[in-house]
Amino acid sequence: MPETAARLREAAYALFEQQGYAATTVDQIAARAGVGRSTFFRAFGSKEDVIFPDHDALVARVAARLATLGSDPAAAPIGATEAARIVLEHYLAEGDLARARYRLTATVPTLRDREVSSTTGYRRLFRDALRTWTGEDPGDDLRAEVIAGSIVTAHNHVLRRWLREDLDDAGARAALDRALGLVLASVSAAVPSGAEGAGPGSEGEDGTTVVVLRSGATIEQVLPHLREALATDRPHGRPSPA
Amino acid sequence: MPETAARLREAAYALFEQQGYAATTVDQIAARAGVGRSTFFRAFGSKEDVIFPDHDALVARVAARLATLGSDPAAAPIGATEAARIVLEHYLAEGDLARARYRLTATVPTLRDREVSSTTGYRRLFRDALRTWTGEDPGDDLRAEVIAGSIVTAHNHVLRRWLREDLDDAGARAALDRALGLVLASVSAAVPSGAEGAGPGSEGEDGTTVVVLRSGATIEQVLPHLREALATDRPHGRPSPA
DNA sequence: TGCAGGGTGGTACTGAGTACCGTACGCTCG
DNA sequence: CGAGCGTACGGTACTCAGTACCACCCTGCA
Repeated sequence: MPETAARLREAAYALFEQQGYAATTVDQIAARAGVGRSTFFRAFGSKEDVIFPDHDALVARVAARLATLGSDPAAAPIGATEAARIVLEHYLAEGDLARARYRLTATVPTLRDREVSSTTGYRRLFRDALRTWTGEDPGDDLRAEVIAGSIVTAHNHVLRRWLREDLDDAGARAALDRALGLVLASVSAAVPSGAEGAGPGSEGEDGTTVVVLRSGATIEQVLPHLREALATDRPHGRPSPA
Repeated sequence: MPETAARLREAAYALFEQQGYAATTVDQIAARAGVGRSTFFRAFGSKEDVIFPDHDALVARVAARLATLGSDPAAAPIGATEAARIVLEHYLAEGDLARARYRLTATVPTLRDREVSSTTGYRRLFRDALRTWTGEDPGDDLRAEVIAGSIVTAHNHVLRRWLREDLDDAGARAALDRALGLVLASVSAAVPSGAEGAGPGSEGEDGTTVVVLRSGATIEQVLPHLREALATDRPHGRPSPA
């Protein structure tokens, strides 16, 4: 946020692209930014942090969104989708900066590890938020973990395509909706199926969840498709055990 | 493999448990093992590597198993399950050593990151192997990626419970079979359904996607919620509360 | 004028990781 | 048996990230 941190970040990216990450020393970054070495480490805790600056703030925003899920089962998929979109929109807003970072993380193993490990934070976030949805106990919440992982995977899949410029902004938004729809639909087949025996705390008679991923259509446009979907009993129903 | 590497590993674990990871220097490890500092770095490339030694060999074994999948769709789930079991059995064979490592990785962030990033390797392995199963193109293989991630998640879920001694060896094997069955069953629902076009749910020309997650309710029960959802203009545009 | 606090630069230190060199041990070949 | 030879080891010296500490401004305020 301070102007000196911005200069440092700019200098760092320039040098990284020019000489590579490993070949660039903190001294060089500081010198190019016209500040002392101490100032660099005060602004960013480490050489890596200059590449992943506002990550914590983003995590906090996602957590805040997920915290509003409450215990309404129907709200979970919608909330999860919106939470994932927060992350996507963040990268879209970054634009070229995000793509420059991607070029680095795709090359340098250290940075790739750092980025990968950050996704674990999101996985945990979604898992804990979905726990109330799946109604599992902490410590044995496999389904919540799988769903959370799938959401993160779907998001990252779309994000990666955008970073590689396979997708433009609008295409990425559409792809995210579509990907999350696919994931949440396939995964929902497992949630109601009472593999556990008696379901933990009955979920109520109406377990149906309908997710509208992108509104803009009128209800008349949607209704026929919806009616068709509801008509078939268990459209994605339990297939034969593989 | 060499006897000196074993002494180094032993010394390292002893010191880590006693003083903590960060407080232990490579010099101390080498001294305790009765060798020079150079020898340590020759045996293990870094201080972290002494904790994750035969990781590469394990990855190779999993890759070898997955390579035999061929193009038979029925063989994929079986092969994937067996591949996952290879990893579990490896940890089971390690016994206390694996649990000691877990105690470290659970505590030290650096090591946790390292372990997490290693799971990405497995994700890629399974994804590539499953690509032939799902019949997707590289670069847009979302389903293969999701399934691969779910397999890894399921495995790690069971493994973690074993590491925490929630499960004994037999219990872990049974739990892995059960967890993978759950994951593969739910995921297989998505693979055959809707090859590429509409996917589950329905999609209008305007990009609106409606996903019916759990059917069983009548359309009358769903309609009010749906109408409400469609009424709000662009529900994901900007989540209201920060 | 005095003073309190935050941002800054400088110095010194620890420790991981690398490069290099000399050497001792074990081997084979003459 | 000794001469060569490759390999593993120990030691030294260096770079660089990261930490701790201190001295210095500059600004605002009493």
